[in-house]
Amino acid sequence: MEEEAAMYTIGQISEMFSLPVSTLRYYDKEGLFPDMERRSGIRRFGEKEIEALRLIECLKLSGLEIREIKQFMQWCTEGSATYGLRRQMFERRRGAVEEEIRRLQRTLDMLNFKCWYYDTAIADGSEARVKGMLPDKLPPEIQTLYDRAHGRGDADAAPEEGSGG
Amino acid sequence: MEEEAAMYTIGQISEMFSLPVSTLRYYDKEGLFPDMERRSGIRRFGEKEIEALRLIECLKLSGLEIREIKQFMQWCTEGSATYGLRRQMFERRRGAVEEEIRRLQRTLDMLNFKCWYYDTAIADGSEARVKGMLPDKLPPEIQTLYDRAHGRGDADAAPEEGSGG
DNA sequence: ATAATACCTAAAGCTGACTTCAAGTCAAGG
DNA sequence: CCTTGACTTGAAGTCAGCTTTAGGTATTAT
Repeated sequence: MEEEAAMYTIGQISEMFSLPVSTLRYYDKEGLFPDMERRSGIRRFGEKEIEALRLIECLKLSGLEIREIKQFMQWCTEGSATYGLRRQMFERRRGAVEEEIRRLQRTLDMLNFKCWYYDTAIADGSEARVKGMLPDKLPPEIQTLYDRAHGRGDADAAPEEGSGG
Repeated sequence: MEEEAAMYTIGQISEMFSLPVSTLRYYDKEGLFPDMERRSGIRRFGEKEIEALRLIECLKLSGLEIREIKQFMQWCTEGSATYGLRRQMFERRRGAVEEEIRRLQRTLDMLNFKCWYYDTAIADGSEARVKGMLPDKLPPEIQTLYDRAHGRGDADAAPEEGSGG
């Protein structure tokens, strides 16, 4: 007997994913749902498209462009011959996301430093004192944030050109 | 005696930050370097502009738009009256970046799951077996990744609508 | 049958962040 | 003086990722 799979209209999916209907149609037009079912012209979203949308969200966050996501979806229709390509793609995305997280953690160091900076300036009523602590007379914990945010936090830093002038 | 501050041309700064000259001019036009010095029409970048560029990089990464960065740079020219606004801005950015890191970590869960999925599919020569393990018969470690990537990893998850259907 | 509502398409429009272009100015060397 | 190379400007062009518009079709309720 044939399983009757749950199918949804574009409006239902729009609600489900909090995405505008126009965006879903745009994704479809860009080939992100290869051979999606239709009934008298109307799109029918099934489990396959729902999982595709979860993946699209993830791949977009990972920094992939629509046209590359389309490429991936294409590979998915080509069976076992493209397993290697697909894995490679996910590995590269993983690398990119790990890199991005590191960048964001350095960004966070900068932001935490700036929060401390303005807390101090507000307490003093002026930036004068805290400015005077730059670049290397900050409280230890803050100095660490500052150094990391300014690219001096890594162990294997590149040798700098003569700092003595 | 007057300190002679080191000054740089747009070309030197372009090298220093690996940014196209056109981008630096664009930033200037957008007001990201308020009252930058000039000598017979030619921009002179100093310590102030260099620190601004480090901050621009950080704020852009944090998701801020050029016009909001301009706003911040404007506040910086307005003295102690805007300390509060500036701190608030950094606090909000910190929140946004923390949120983004959490999102990226879930993205990483998805990517790690997918890498495992295709490793397995490649080893088997087919997706059949691994597909059969979905959605809740995966190896424990992988199940955790899968659940987190599909929004079922958090402790205080929202109560779902009747899952027994 | 008709009205309301949700669906459809193709094409044009929008936004942000640059980038390129055309035309001109400035500083240093021969 | 004249060239060379780096600087200047304003305006137009580009790109990704949607969003909007205009005109039409399908489904459901009355």
